[in-house]
Amino acid sequence: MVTCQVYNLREKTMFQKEQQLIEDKIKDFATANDVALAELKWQPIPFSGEWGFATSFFQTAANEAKLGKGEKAPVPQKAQAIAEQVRAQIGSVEGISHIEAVKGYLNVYFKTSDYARRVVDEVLNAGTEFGRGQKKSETVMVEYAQPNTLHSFHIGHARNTILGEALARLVEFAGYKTIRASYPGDLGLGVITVLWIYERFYKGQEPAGVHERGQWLAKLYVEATALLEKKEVETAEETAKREEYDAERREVYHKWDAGDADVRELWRVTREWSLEELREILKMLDVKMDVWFYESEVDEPSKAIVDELIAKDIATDERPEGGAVIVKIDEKLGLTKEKYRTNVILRRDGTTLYLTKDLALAKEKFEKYHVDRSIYVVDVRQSMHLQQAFAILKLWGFPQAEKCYHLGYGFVSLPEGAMSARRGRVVLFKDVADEAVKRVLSVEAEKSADIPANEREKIASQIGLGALVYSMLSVDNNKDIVFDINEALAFDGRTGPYIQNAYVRANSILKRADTQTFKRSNVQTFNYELTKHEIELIEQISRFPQTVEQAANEYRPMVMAAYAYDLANSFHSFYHAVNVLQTDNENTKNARLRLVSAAKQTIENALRLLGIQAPDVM
RNA sequence: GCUCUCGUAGCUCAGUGGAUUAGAGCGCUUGCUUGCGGAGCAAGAGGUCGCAGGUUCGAAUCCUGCCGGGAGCACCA
Repeated sequence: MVTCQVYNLREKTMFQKEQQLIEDKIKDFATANDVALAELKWQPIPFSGEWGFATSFFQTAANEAKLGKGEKAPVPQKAQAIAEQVRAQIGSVEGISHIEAVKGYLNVYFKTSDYARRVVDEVLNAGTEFGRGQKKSETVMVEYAQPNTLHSFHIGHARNTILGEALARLVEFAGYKTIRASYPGDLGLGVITVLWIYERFYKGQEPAGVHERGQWLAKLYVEATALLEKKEVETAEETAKREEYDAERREVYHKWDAGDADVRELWRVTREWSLEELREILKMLDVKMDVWFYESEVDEPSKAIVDELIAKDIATDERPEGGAVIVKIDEKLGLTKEKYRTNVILRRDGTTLYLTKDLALAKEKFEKYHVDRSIYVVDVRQSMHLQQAFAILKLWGFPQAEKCYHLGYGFVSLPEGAMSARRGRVVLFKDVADEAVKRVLSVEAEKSADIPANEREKIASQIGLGALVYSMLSVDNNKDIVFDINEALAFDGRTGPYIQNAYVRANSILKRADTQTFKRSNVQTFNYELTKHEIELIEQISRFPQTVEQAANEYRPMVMAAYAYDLANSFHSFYHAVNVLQTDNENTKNARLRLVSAAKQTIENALRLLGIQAPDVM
């Protein structure tokens, strides 16, 4: 496998020996001079225009000061003095170009040409695998895309799905076995409400297109809510009508519950209409689910769990007193301060709740899919609910409960307030995606006359969705988003298209170059004075593997989104300052072409992890 | 009442103990076309990092309190 050849550029291999050697020399120095040396932490050198590793002596100087040793001087000065002494002690080291003591830091510099060549070679050898983490033993499940059926997919669902998919890609690329799971809500009063109005007023009137039909169902829901909701002022006649409708709806619910064949069939068919639309949208976002869980499929199993929890004295059955089945979570955990509180796991009428079903779902994840770590990408407002679920799983005895993690993200609202499916106050993802394509096409009409008409639509979709996806991923998880279509579909500055454009430019250079020459060129490259733009670009490229690791470990796609921009930014600057194809020296030109190729590859890998396509032209 | 979360430039956001002047985008100002794609590049203006204490050699970053915004807290999902 390719993965085992990939290593972290920063931390390991090539310069590990040198680092160890210098570390030993520092320790020898400390012992010989009786210096209270603090732990050595190495980091890359910032602002230098060269590469290497550095460590500071602030903590050591502080230790010395506390012991009252040496001259009385501010810590930074003492640190600088120690750094200078250490530097004098070390002398020269094989493979290291020079060592400096600056502002309390010891800076150890690599030979520029060696380092540059190594980074570029590594990227070109690994290709699409560049940055992949070492294979891990844990299996991770990421659960996202949990819209309710018979509603339509809006931009809030889009944030959830985009975030979940990026996270899944990151975790997978970091080396974990990753399972993607969707959990549509296909049960409950909302679903029944649509069944009722469909049968009552609209049977057989559904439009043909997949999206049209999905959106039509959402409109029925709005209309039904208006018919069924008590108004502030209503006549006796209106009240009677409303109560009649509500009785009919209850009847539909009863029939569904009792397993009435007609109602079940209607439920099955309409549910499928919604799922068809969902699958279309996931396809647009290039999401391939591994597992589909449905609320309706965990409903029955969850009832058995209630009995088990009562038997184990985790749950309290208050039904004999006319109550529900509850779990006094804090009490059972022995907590004195209220934290998880008490919640209901079975209604007094014996029907299950959201929490009950999540318990059954978790059991399924653990036992059937052998999940070690379970990530729930769910709106932050459900934080309490999920903490309760995890706490009950722990009481129940699942060790995996410790590795359940709620990735709560801020909700998406509109300038006029929260979205509401009931009132139809939503911005549909499909509408935004269509608008995105429209806007890109109009830009292309003036800027990209050379692109054939039959390719434009596809590229427009890649760029339009790239803009939307990037706008969702470039803010951190916990931030709320007030959706503004002009911001979401901006093409200038810190946006998806900006990054895609860097990729297109790199591609354009490579297309024009005689690609055979640079691929055949020998490894004696970068033996010339690199410009600061080349140095900065190589620096950014080299950071990709550690960025993958950080973004995956912290469950933060934003980290990768920020990186992708910084990388593209470095490339744009390089592109402007260095004309690759007009480079006179053949060797330098080949080196630069290899660098362009490495940059293109790294941008491609970064965009891929974000779920954004990289078009060859735009 | 309890819990969570946020408060950094006009706006939207990064940075969450250690290095040059706290960064970026948008907006504003100014440059860049006989040069690999201008969806770009270069530069300028713009900041008491909510307030007050504390810990530390060192705090936007950690702790405490306060102020201000948002969210959640028993039979919805």
